[in-house]
Amino acid sequence: MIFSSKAEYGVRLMVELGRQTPEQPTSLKAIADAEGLPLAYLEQVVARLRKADLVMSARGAHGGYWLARPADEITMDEVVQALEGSIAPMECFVHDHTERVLCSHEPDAGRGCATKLLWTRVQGGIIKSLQTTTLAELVEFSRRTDRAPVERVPTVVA
Amino acid sequence: MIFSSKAEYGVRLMVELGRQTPEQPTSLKAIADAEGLPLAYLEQVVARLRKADLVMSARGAHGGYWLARPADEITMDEVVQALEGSIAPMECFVHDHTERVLCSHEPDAGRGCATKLLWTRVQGGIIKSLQTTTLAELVEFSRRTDRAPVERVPTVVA
DNA sequence: GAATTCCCGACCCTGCTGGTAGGATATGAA
DNA sequence: TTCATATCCTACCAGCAGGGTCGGGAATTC
Repeated sequence: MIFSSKAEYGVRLMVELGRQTPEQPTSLKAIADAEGLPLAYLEQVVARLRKADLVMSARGAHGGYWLARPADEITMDEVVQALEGSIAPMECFVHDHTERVLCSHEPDAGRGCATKLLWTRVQGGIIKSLQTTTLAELVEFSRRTDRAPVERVPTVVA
Repeated sequence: MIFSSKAEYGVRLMVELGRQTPEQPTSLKAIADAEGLPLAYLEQVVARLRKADLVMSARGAHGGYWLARPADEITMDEVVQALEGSIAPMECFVHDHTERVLCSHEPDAGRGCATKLLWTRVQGGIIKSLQTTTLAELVEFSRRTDRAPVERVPTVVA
């Protein structure tokens, strides 16, 4: 049970954008360099954020991305939702029809199996923790830990 | 972001065991038939539960499995933990050394990156929701919905 | 028109998930 | 003592999604 790297990279991208002044756009390349992430892959990630209207973009020279809204009006459940496609602890939560994991022994109706009760609670726990965290909090946190004396070494781990 | 099928199958297995009287063991085959799951695969699943001392077993004819403790003393975080290995929303949470997803630009110390703050909260949300659910609850839920024809659709929405 | 940058689709590879196969060991019943 | 029932254990495998690359097209600015 693990979020994909799209979530990690996407959140970092959003934090990075949150640190910039919204007036001038930030290029993906700058972010890729700062975070040590592959540019081509970031393009795919940011596309999801754009489609979800979380960021806006401008093409051409001096183009780039910026937040579509102030960071304190962006809750992280929107972000993660956009990046992951859905926030579901189990396969049968994302699409009721394309159930591949057997959803208990009642396949006919939408009657809840015992496990569904559990996964629903888990889903609730995840969503709540995401909803109560704003991008602005993460940006603020990022700013605080940034000026600590350890030097920035963008290490690329295999 | 999804739990593996081991979690689903394992939880169902536990619920099934919880419905039995603990006196006589239940064979895997009976559970596999009742739930429509592959026996050989269930063996792998139940092995994890056994190693975590959540179930006990007896070999030979009329052997099988039973809960190591009363269902109301088993919280679901133990179960899921045993099945999934760890309850972590991000790769770098499970093993600090085997980071494959870049854990931000501070690899040296355990300083929290901005994303780590987020994933820590999410992890907390997941664990809390699992801790506050006991196996007995699921068993009870299972018993209730079992004898109801097709009436109740328990929508416990997030 | 050249540099920059977003945009888009196709492709590729590796590892893991989900599952199978086959046997060894223990136990009770006939 | 032999058979049927089970748990136990290890190895193996196929599909596929995750993570990433590549190449090119379309805006925009200088």
